[in-house]
Amino acid sequence: MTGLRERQKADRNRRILTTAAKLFRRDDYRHVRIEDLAHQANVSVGTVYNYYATKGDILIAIVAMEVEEVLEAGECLLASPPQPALKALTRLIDHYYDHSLHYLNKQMWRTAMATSIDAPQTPNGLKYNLLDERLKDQVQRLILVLKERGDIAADLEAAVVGSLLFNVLNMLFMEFIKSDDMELESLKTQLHRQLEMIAQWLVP
Amino acid sequence: MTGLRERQKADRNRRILTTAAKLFRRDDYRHVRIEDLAHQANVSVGTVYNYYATKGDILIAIVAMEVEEVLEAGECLLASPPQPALKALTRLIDHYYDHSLHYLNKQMWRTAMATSIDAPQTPNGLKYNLLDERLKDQVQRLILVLKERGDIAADLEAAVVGSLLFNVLNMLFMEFIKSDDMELESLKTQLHRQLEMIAQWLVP
DNA sequence: CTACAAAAATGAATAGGTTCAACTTTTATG
DNA sequence: CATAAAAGTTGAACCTATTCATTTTTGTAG
Repeated sequence: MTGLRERQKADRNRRILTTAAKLFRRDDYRHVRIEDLAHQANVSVGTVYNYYATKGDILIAIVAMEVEEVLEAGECLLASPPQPALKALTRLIDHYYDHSLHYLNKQMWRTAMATSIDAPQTPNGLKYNLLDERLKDQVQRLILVLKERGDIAADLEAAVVGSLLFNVLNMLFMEFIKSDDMELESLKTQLHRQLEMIAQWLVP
Repeated sequence: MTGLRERQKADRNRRILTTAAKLFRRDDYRHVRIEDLAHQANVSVGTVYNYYATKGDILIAIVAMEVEEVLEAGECLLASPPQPALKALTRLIDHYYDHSLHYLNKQMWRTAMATSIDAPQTPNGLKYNLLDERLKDQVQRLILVLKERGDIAADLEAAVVGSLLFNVLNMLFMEFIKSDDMELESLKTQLHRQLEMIAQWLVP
């Protein structure tokens, strides 16, 4: 099933994506023109649009790769989370945050978030929202593991607690991304404040 | 200080805003052209841009009016919140939600949120984010009142609890706005689930 | 190898948000 | 009332994302 056509297609897609990742990070996303991107990726403008529905859709595809990585690292932590509960939660979410600016910058995150809100039906918009779901699911599953191990109260619904936690971490991250000045450290301080309070409620 | 110039300016601004509100709500925001808006408001395209930095900025100005109204209603509730704490919180936030689709539709909210994330520096982008702050502040002050009245535990920091609550209500609202299918009732059900859990933690 | 159909690439044309140099109106001044 | 500066308006031109009719490439059957 590796015909010439399929190989070329995969290669073109790869070229578009890596070129976009490079340009979006180096220059301001808004100033990268599809024409330049196409040229540097050795394809035509029309071809870019054969692979991605909109400019924002390209960006979201890049963000999606980043989130996939973070999810994978999260699974490792889930396999044997540290004690106590507060430490486990802090470890997981801190890692989400620390990793967030590895390949992307704040401007890219801003536009990606904006696009996923404004055009949630575009192919990669859907994909992004699915990833969000998977992040929430991961938090919920961590809560479940902690509960089964007795690190948090048995009478709590893991799904509700997890979804609350996810809302908190997501909103904090959005504030961080929105503000040019806010540092990663400040974001984590905010998180820890809220986590400490929540942890007090959670422990048996 | 009510020179002709100032009166004309105020009138032009009003015409732009009311025309935009009408068109954005009637047609899909994305399909409203500045040219048509300008024409219907009896000004030129250039004038629209003398009053608003971008198309999104016009929309945000409209959303801002809506939020102002909700804030005002919130103040009334703050003056004498019902008992118990769960009821007071539910009342406040339910009202936020109920009012949200009064003048706006989901598409308008989507684009407004997207714009406020992507262009937080535009004049009305700043304004919008300030309004968000004021909403958060209102929730925090309600917590404070409830705490002083003994409806919630005295050892809780109102600012942290309030900011957590605000994060939750904001994220739920975003999910609601993003999804075309989700009904207002479903949003409120979700909220109540989370509020009930939080209230259990809060009561002394 | 040739012919044909399907798939994909192409780039010129389109569309609509945004800018800005030229023009009008308002206000302040003598 | 005349005049000039200040403030504001105007719309044609610009820029760039997106579309789509046309051309090219690839896979397949005879």
